[in-house]
Amino acid sequence: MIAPSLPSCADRRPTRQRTVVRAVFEEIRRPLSVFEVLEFGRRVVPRLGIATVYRHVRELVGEGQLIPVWLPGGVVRYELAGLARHHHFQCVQCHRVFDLHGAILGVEQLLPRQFRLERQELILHGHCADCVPQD
Amino acid sequence: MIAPSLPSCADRRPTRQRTVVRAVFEEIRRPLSVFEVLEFGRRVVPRLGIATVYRHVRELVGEGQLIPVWLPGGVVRYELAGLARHHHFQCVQCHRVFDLHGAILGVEQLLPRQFRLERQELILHGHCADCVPQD
DNA sequence: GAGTTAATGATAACATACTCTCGTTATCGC
DNA sequence: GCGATAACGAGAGTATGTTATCATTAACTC
Repeated sequence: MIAPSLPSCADRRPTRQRTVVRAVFEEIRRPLSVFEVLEFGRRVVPRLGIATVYRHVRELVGEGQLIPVWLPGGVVRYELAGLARHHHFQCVQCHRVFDLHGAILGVEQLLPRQFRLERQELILHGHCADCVPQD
Repeated sequence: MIAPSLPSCADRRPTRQRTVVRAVFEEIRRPLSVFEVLEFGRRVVPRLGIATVYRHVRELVGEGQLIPVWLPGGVVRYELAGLARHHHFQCVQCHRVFDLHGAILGVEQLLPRQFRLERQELILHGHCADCVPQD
């Protein structure tokens, strides 16, 4: 028996739902929770179900197209894989999470003797441009 | 009716359990989950119950003696209030969390225009001294 | 187009962390 | 000590986020 020629994307049918879930991340370009994906996705597919969003997000993570982003005290969010190394900002008012680009200094000096650094994660909190109080 | 004179510590009886929960934080000196507190506490009070730990941790947080520490992807931990500003290191192997002392530079530069920074949080991941692979 | 079958989505089930209940135990004031 | 009552702790209950079920819908093959 010869293997079937090029199983296209693991034999998945390219449904509107699957396309929309991926498109939401492409368009919004910040880490999104499953409920945020549902909310944006329903603007295109109004009857989109939460189970379908969970299903596709799980698959996209499994395929390495999405990366989970855990922020303190909140639900898991997801963002497109392959972005340059970056940090995150969470608004204390609207709770949206934004990407921050750039590097910080002095991290190595914090490390106790014998400890080995493998990953660093900086999370800033405050008011985003939409929520910052006006004077 | 005259108010009772000086309700000592909100009329709470100083039981062994309450004493032990606080003492664990004093002794271990790193952020602890409720289960870690239970584990250490049972070395002193073997029949210590999880409900009692939750109860006292909740009260100590309410009194401002403990501060919750949320690290990505994990359970809530708690640490003594009043420590100098610091960051955290989590071991990818034993999952223990340690305090890091010192400051980092360049955080302000990451912030997009109009965003207002109110709190920063740096979490380092890697192997702690006990878990780092030997050559 | 018609039949086949994967995908959907409403809802039930599950997992986990946490809180409540209530009979028992320990501490208090006297 | 002794009675009153706060605290304990085993286990039930709750809340929330995620997965499984299954009848229905939609995409594919021919």
